[in-house]
Amino acid sequence: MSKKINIKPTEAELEILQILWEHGESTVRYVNELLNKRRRGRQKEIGYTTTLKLMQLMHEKGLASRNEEKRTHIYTAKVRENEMQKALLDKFVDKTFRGAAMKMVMQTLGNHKTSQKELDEIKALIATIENKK
Amino acid sequence: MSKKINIKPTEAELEILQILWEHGESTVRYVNELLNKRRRGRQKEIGYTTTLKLMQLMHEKGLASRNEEKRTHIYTAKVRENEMQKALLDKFVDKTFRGAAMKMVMQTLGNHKTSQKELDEIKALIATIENKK
DNA sequence: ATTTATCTACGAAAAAAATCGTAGATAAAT
DNA sequence: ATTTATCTACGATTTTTTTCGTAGATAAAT
Repeated sequence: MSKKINIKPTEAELEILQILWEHGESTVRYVNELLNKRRRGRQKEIGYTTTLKLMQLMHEKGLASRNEEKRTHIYTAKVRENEMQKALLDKFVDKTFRGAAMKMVMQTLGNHKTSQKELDEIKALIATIENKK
Repeated sequence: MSKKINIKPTEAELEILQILWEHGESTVRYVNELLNKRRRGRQKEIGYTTTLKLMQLMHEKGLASRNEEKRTHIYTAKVRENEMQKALLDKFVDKTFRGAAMKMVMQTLGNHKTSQKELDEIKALIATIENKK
């Protein structure tokens, strides 16, 4: 069984985790650039040392590990994306939908444009669930 | 069309909104009691004036309205639950699933025990969506 | 060989959010 | 009529999160 996640990232940390998940091993500079590319225009630029500090904190908290062999450290996400998503999802359903997970599912299906392929996948999943009864 | 929500509640405010949505008009005292009942044991008690302050802020922000006729003010949620849920859901999908709404749906279906009735509802919804193509 | 750029570490400031204490007013209880 | 309880307003403190500046070390560029 995959281990439960007990450390919850802050918003800023989660944004960095996303980058680490998407791009794998990354330096602070690289992460900082992506962060700023992402919020281009919308918000003020994030300073380099700000990102550095955040990633150092993530390292301390166990959200990320880092390779310190070279002078420029290389960071990696230490928690798996799926597990973190699951953990955050549970909390979110609780906080926002008072636990009504299916209400949330329905909302999502209603609000987003869903391709036929995705719909098929969901139908397949439902079929699987129904068979297990 | 229902109006977009531009005010985002903090965590604490969202918890209060939930109570207002669930119980309708409420006094500060009542909300405070429910908050503490909810976190019974898990966390330290919330003082009355803390809840008061939060609700006053929510009033200022436009998240709640209040009736000041009597000495004991009566608060009401000023935003609709559905709209707030939709707004928060969008943000959450972005932040946590990098926009992959369907991945989230699948996760949810996989993780939660879903009754046959709920499954049927989802199937019906999917059918509706498919027909619109 | 110097200068310039780039790192990390770290403290500390700034901003955001949550908590509480106190004062003064009104209502309820005795 | 007094005392006791309860309410709001509001400033201030505490906690959490985010941001940044500076110092010292190493690497790169000139």
